[in-house]
This record gives sequence, C-alpha cells and structure tokens, in this order.
Amino acid sequence: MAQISLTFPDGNSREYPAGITAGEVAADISKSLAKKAISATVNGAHFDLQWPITGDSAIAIHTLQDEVQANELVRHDLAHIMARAVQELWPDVKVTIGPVIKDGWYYDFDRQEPFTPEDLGAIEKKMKEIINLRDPVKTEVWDRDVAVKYYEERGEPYKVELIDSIPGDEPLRMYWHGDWQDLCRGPHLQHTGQVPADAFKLMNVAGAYWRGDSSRPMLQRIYGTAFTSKEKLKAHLTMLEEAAKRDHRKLGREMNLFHMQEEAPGQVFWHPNGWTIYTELQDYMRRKQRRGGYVEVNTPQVVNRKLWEASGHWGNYQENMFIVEVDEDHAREKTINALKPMNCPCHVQVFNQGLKSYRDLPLRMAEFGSCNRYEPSGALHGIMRVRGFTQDDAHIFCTEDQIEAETKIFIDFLADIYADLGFTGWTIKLSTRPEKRIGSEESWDRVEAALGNACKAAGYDYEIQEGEGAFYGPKLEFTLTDAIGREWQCGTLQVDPNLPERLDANYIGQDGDKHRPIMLHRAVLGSFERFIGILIENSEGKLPLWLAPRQVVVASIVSDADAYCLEVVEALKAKGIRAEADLRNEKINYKVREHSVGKVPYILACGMKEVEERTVSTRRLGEKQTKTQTMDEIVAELASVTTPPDKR
RNA sequence: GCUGCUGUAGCUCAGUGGUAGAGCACUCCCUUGGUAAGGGAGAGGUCGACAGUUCAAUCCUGUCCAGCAGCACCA
Repeated sequence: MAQISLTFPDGNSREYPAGITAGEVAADISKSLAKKAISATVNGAHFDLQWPITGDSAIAIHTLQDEVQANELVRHDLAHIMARAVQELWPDVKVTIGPVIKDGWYYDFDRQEPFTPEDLGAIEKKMKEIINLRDPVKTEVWDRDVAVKYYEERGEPYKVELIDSIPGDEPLRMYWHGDWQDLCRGPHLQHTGQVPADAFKLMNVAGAYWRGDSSRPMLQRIYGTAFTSKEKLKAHLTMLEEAAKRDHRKLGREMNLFHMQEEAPGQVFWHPNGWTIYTELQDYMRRKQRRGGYVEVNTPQVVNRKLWEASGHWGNYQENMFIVEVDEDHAREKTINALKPMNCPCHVQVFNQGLKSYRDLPLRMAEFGSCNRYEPSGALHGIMRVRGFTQDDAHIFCTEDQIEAETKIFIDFLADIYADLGFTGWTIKLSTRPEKRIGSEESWDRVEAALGNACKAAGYDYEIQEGEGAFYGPKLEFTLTDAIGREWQCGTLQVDPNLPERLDANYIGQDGDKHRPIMLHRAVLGSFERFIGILIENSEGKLPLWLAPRQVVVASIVSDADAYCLEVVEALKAKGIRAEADLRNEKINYKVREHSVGKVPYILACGMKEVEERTVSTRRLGEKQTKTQTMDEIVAELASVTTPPDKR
C-alpha cells in the first residue's frame, strides 16, 4: 500500500499507509490521545476521526481543549442526541434539521402537540442517558436512492426533501448514534460519551418555518446551549443574566424614561427623563449637521397617495403604510392619504422648488423626520422596533462624480459621531448589485467602486455583501459593537438614481442642459428611538454625563440643611446642569440607594457640616468613596463634565 | 403576520368556580438620621376586552387586544 506523509502542527511528519484514519493516527501517537481525540483538521478542513486520509497532509488532532472545534462537535452531537431523545420519547415526531449556532444549536421538529417546559426537562434527562451509554458514532456514505427510499419508508418527508436539495455530486453521509440515524455532513465525536453531560442546557421552544419560508409549515424549534465544560456553561448563563439586566424596556421603566401602552402599540410615550435624553441627542445631532454642511428641512406627515404612487411606495410598500381616509363633506370620493414611512419623496419636493444649478450640488438636506410604518405585530420590540419613530435622515443630491467624495465626507462625519457617543468598534458592509436590478453594468461598476474607494480613503476596510444592494443602487451599512459584543446596524448610505427619476428632479448643468441628480439616502443613528435603546443597553442605563436625564441630586441629610441644598441646586441650574433636590424625610442611606438605583451620576449630600463650610459631599455613581468639595469646585466640575462632546 | 406562552394594585408576583392577597412604591404619623432600604398606620384592583357555559366566572370555553420568545418581515 502507498505511503503518505502526515505533518503535525509542531512541524514533525510521519509516514503512514494511505487510507489511514485520523483516529488510527491518534492511536499510533498515544493511548491517551486516542481516547481524548475528538476530531482532526486535515489540510484546513475539519473531519471526524473515521475519515480516511488518502494523500500527504497537514494534520492536527483535536481534543476538548481545542475550543473552536470542540464547541462545534459537542453542539453538533448534542443536536443529534436531542433529536434521538425526542424520537425515543415520541416516536411519531418527524425530524428535520439541526445546525450548530452561536453558543449552541437548535433542532426543528414536526410534532402536533407543542413541547412544554416539562417536556424539555424530560428530553434533557433522556439526553443525559444517551450520553452515558457512550454509544459509538458510526458513519457511512449512502447511495441517494437508498437514502430516499429509507426515509420514505420511515415517514420522514423533510429528510427526503433535504436529500433532493443536496447537489448530486455531494456524497450523502449517514451518521449513527447507537441505533439512531441521521443524514449529516459531519464531523462528529467518537462516541456520545465524549459530550460533557453537565455543560449543556435546553433553553426554549419556538416556532420556525420549514426552510425559513413563511408559506411553508411551521415547525417546533428547540434551542440548546452547550460548552466544553460546566464552568463555561455557567459563565454563559451568567452573561445572559447580565444582558437581561441591560434590557432597555426594564431600565426605561426603572429610570422613568418612557412607557408604551395598548392604545398605541409600537409608539413611545416619552416621559420627562427620556425626552431629555432624546432632545439632548437631537440638539447634538443638529449642531453636528450644521457644522457638516447640511441644511435642515421639515416636511409633512400626512401626504396624498398621489405622491406615494409617483414615488413607487404605493406599489411596493403599501402594506407597511398607515393609510388615512378623509371623508370630506360633499367630496365625490374619499381623499386617501398615507402617513409618511420615509422622508425621501418629500425631500425631492423641496429640491424641486425653484430651478437648481450644478452650483447647488452637492446639496445635503437633513430632516429629523417623523415617520410611521405599520410594522408586523411580531416585529415590535420595546423602543427598538416601533411603528412611530424619528430618523436622523438626510438626502444628498449630487452628481455621480460627487458620490465618492460625498461618501468619504459622510464616513468621517459618522465616525466622529460614533466616537463622541462612545462607540469605538464598528464595521462597514458594502452591499452590491442584486440579481433583479435596473441601470447599466457600467454604472453599477462605477458606483460600487466609488463607495469602496471612499471607505478606503476614509481609512476603513469593508466587507462585501454580494447581491444585497437595493434594485436601484449599492449601499453601505455601518454596524457598531456594544459593550457586551452585540452588533447593531445603525448607519447607512444608499445610492439612488431611481427616485430623482421617478419624481423628476433635475438641475441645470454647466452645459446649460437639464440633468438628473443622484440621491444618497443616509443616516447615522438610524432612528432616535432605536438608538436611545442601544445607548441604554450599551451603558446599562449609566449614560454619558451629558445625556443623563438627571445629572445631579442634592440630598439633605438633616432637614436643617434643606435651604442650603436648594441653594446648591440653584447654583448648578444656573450653569445649565440638570440638578434637583431631595429634601424628603428619609435617611441619607435611603436616598443614596434610591438615586444609585436610578442611575443618577452625581449625588451630593449636605448635612450641617456642609452648610457651615459651604461644601458638598460628592459621591459618584458606582463609587463608595465620597469627597468633600466647595460649592465653587463642584459647580465648575459639573459644568465641565456635563458639556456635550462637540462643545469641549 | 405565524407558532407557543403570558395578561391579577404604579412595579415584581402569589391565589381561588362563591366578586382577591404579599413585598416594594404611594399618603399620613413617629423619627433629624452621615453615604445602597429606620419604625408604624392607611389608601389603592370591573383580576386585558367582549361573548358563552354555570344558580354563580378573575378562575372553564371561544373571539379579540396587548406583551414576551423565536420565525418571517425590515421596498
């Protein structure tokens, strides 16, 4: 038999007969490795230990210590083990697919009755039994016809459909965990006992459409989370609890920022505290935009359907619009309007007033545009996904030649704002031409290149999302990473030659002829509502000083200090600081606790000592240490730390 | 929109086929206390809405509304 040479990660290589499996190689190295080995990477691809190696290769044998591979295998085997457990408990349940996802896996089942939380407990118990069986994992390559026939006989239509969708040249692999069998690409562990039995947990059940298609049957999806050790599972569960503490819906209530109620689903009732954040952020954005060369406009909320027909929204977006019918007296027919879901058509109307010259371009037209969209009920989520919201929207009217420069200017503008708001980690994605599109290939070539070049010129890399652009033009998406690693797509820049065409926008060029401008739709925050939700979750409610709704509370320790507390509050207010007094008949411990829970960044306590010395006892949120400062000192300090970043 | 779950006091949640309870918050009283909950008393609810079953429904059934998780959606 031919010999092959296998090179190990340490650079050493050994000769083996061709067709040897990674498991046999592990056994050749040591008995303990043979036992601990879970899989192997051969020439960069991840295989299980049963896979024969046919040529010279670089090989690395993995154990549970190799986090990346171990997580994948453990989660993948757990998906199979769970499916087996479910079928052992309820033999009539049909299996579908069960992939590995971030932090775990899921498996979709077709079953008449819903799974209950008690069922999850039973499944988990059964899974542990299966793990303890230490059933060897076996694999075979099957002929398509055999596999189809097998699944047809077993009444597993979903598997048959899956086989049909696997390309004909791809071998069909079958895997066994004991007697239980599943169609699977692999790789898998040596035996079920290699799964750490105390490092997984079934999380929840939810509906999911077969193949992600809302016109197809809804299946029941069970989610699980798994790691390579009990400690890592525990750390993950703790992290989930931490994330729950940041929930903006919970903090919004606790900090008295806003509420929502049945009569206005998906719309926000902003309370004084929340509205303070909103207006501070908006004032900041307005200052930035003015300095960034934008003109600000404001356009109507309720607009006749004629405009939406002309813009194309009536045809493409109608089910997402609030339609308003007005039955005017003596009118022959009802007037039909729609609440604007976007600002762009209205901005073109402003652009179209008066004849524009090439000298007017680029024209950066901004609006804090209040929009209403009839979002599907299931999509609503706190203030993050709402039906009424305000965008930090702008449209840049320009020539095609100006796209690159305008894009670069925008990226710099956005980077500056994200930095001011405390987000340093963010990425750019460039979405390119989709299959269904308008416009010439040459124009797509030029515009996509312009966006890419602008990113590079601004000093940023970007990831390409092939085919994800709008039908009329490519776009950039700006995604920021929050304090606990979650990603939020906020900023966007979209190239649009279509709407100016539909709404007949034009300008007089240097040549004296009429020309069509291009529109760049762009936003930095996205919507104020969603962005404030992100700010709350990112900061766990401890907002930057300049955005904190209540910046200082001056709390009296004894009632004889009340008058002095009011004097301190007045001195702070005179500097524009949001200060209030807490003169309630409560102990200082109580007041400190309450305002700490309420995320007030500064608590100034005053007793008779402070009254006599004209000082305050300063305590910053989260610090146990207090410090005594004179009134002048604290007023100056707060005036400085509450200054918005663009005014520093 | 789809599947499942949930809806009881301002908040967090118990509970029962015979019209309801706790803790915190709130109001009042006592207490003037030095940096994360001092003590006492009181007030507060058409039990999400509408139908049905029943002598009787907050509880059982149905429809609707809203929320939660996931899916789908986010021209």
